[in-house]
Amino acid sequence: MSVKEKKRGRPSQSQSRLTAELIILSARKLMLENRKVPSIRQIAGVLGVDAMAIYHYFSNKSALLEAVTISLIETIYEPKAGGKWQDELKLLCKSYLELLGTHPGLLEILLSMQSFGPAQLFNQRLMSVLAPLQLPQAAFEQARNLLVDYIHGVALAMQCNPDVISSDCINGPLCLIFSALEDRR
Amino acid sequence: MSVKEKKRGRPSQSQSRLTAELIILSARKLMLENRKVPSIRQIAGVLGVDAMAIYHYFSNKSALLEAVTISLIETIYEPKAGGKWQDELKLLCKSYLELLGTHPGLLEILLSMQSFGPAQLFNQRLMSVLAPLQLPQAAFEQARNLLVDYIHGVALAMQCNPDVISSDCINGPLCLIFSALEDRR
DNA sequence: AACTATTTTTCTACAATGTAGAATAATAGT
DNA sequence: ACTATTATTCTACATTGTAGAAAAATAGTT
Repeated sequence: MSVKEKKRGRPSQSQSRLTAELIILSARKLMLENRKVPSIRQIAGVLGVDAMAIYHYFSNKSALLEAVTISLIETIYEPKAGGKWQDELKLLCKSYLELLGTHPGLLEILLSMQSFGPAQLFNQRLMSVLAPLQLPQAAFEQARNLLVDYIHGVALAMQCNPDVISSDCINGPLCLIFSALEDRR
Repeated sequence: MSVKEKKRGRPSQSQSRLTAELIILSARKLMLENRKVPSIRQIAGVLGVDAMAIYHYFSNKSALLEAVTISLIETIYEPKAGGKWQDELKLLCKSYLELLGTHPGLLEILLSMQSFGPAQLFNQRLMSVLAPLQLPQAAFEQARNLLVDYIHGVALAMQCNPDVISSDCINGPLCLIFSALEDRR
């Protein structure tokens, strides 16, 4: 049962090279499968390397998780220009919610990040969806804050109670927001 | 510098007795001061006992934190019967939000609890506030879900970015909800 | 070709955490 | 006086993030 200890030091180039992208992908996969933020050792495990190898590509765990977050947030729904704003908004929100709900821990990382990049992405897509409504700036911001924080709240509830809450639970409250939005138009 | 190692075994009754309530209070204090969920060893430290002594009163850390949560949640604002519903609602929400915002980790514990007791408490107070509106059941539930999850979202943002977000940030979105509520009356 | 510097990796080690299990001492019950 | 129960400390273990050093392959320089 020799577990084949790896040789120390830089491997010869024949071996499949470790990259930041590979690490991010493994972390994403583990996060989704295990429904929690993976440990560095777990990530290293599936990559077949020592845990400390990860630290050559990321200065610490937090940096790795931020990269994972950026990678994940780019997968949310990209609104189409043609559709009804209500439909597009619902699709966008559900996609965001499902991403957060299926990746427990992601939300906390996202909210703790200094870089506003990832948070901005949802904001931009929301703006493009709500553009046809031509809301005044203040009304848009109110609605955005309400929407974003509401979704975050639901996502947190989903990850604390997996299998109990479905992403459909936002339908009702979303309608409430819709009607409030139409009033302010 | 004798650090005065404690004698092993049950202490004689003269010593100030450890109780579940004392443990809960110490945990609350640490949670508030350090802005995070304390470790068992920290709690035991301020109580001057060994970490394992805690386990005589709580079967595990989770049970202790649930007790802390129940204790904390009872401190939220109790609505007065006389006031305007908008004012009372705002006070209730802010009180809840500030509790969650100043006790990072509390929200996750609350949402993970099987016992619905603590979550119900806010629900009840909300019902008493909104009673004068005589909303249909479905509309009340929509509004409650929106409100609760929105507050949770804001609370999470507050604990991830301490000192950046104030509890006043809910004013705008709250007004949005108010107007939606009045429409459904 | 020979040296040196750099890059990429593993190894060892440490502190912090939750908590199981055993030892121990005070008290309560008989 | 003996036994059982209760309240406590002690020791130990697995898991975590990660610092620091050693090692091996590669790249750069003369």
